[in-house]
Amino acid sequence: MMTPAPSSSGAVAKAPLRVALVEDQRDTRESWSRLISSFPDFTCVCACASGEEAVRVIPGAKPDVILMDIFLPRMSGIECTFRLKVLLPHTPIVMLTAHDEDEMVFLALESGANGYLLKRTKPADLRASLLDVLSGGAPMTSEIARRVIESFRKKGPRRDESVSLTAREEEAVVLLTKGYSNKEIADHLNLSIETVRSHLKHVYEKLHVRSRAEAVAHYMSKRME
Amino acid sequence: MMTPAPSSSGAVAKAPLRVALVEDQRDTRESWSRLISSFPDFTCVCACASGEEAVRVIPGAKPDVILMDIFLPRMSGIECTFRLKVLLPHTPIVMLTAHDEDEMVFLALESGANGYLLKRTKPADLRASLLDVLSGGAPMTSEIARRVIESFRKKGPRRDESVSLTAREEEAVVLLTKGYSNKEIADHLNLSIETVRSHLKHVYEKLHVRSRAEAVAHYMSKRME
DNA sequence: CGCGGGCTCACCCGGTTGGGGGATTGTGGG
DNA sequence: CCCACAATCCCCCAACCGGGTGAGCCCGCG
Repeated sequence: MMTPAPSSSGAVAKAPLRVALVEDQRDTRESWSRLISSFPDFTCVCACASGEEAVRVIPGAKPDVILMDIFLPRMSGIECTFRLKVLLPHTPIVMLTAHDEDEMVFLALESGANGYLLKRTKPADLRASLLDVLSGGAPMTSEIARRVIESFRKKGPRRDESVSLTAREEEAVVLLTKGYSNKEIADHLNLSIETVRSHLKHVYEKLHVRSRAEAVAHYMSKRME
Repeated sequence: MMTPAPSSSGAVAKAPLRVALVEDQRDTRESWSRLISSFPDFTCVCACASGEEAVRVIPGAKPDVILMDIFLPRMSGIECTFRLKVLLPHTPIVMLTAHDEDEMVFLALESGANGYLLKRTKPADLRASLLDVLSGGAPMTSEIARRVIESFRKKGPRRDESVSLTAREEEAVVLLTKGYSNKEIADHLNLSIETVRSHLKHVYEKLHVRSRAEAVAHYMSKRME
């Protein structure tokens, strides 16, 4: 599992594998760069200090794989990943992060990252992960794999007690999802604000939420599967 | 990566880890059962020939982990996984499959499987995977990891050129779509409430909205088309 | 005919939110 | 070297929101 197949095509040993690095902190950048080049079959062809620089120079460097710090000033690693994926759709990008900060993981994966590692990854593991991603794998920590897998469980919650809203409640929610305030909803439905509030209170109860934003999120995510 | 941490809590060596097996073909079932019990610290406490039997006897066997063949007659491994997850929510289930084709992978993950391995997995890797899943990981083959990761890319094909949120702003919005309050967002991102408010004010400006509900609606509708 | 449920409205209250001001630090571009 | 701007934090204040409680009206169903 995740043990990268020992490079199925044996003819790769010729040229070293070209790695590009994006990391804003100089010390870290240089030490990673040195580490990568210290692997016998790897070379760090490019070490960028910002997302802007990365988008500018990495396409010309034609790396085989890109290591990307997730937290960059201005253009985030997420945004940078997305832009690089447009320019180099077939070049795998592995995200690096200090902590596996929750939401970032999924944003990164959605932006096209092929792997997700912690900065404290041991050199041998880093090398294995680079080989893994180059052979079409998706290196990630156990913890992140678990969370990724867990996100699927939530995605398939059929057998839910399909909540049935009444006509008025549904109308109110639909207007909620348009961002209307209680007063605006009241006007649109020719109701008193208090009536709208009453309907929404019932909606909150039925959907098990406590705010309009949560209700909107809940309702919209159910309307799309 | 996927290399299961060597059992962080050292005190586990006492009792052998209890494995339950669900596999309809007798030869395969018996050989897997023998294989598992041959590991020094594992014992196969239960080998079921069908999903029905599994649902009936596995809860009583109280295994630490369940190995589930995905293709079973009548009740599929998917259905069986779902039912067992109801009865034993905290017992990890690892799916086994001959080929990693089709949608079965995703159905299995949605039904609550914690890992997904090929039957041709080498004994040492199987053992490592069992330890991985027991320590909270999610063992899977490189190929499956790649497909799982890829499924995320398709999920997020947004990008409205016109509006570009900064990294922090984007994080804040993502948490908004989970229905979090300013205070909860602040806690999750380790920021002051005032900072969150500041970020959100900028988001509102950029998205031309005036409330969190409207921002959620705007943001979510952009990422579904 | 009574009873529940949907729809309509009202009031109170404490907490949250949005919009308006700032201030400070650090960064990169010009 | 200066400016712009992201990011962090602070204060004020009016408005809004959510939760609780209650109360009429009308309809269908037993």
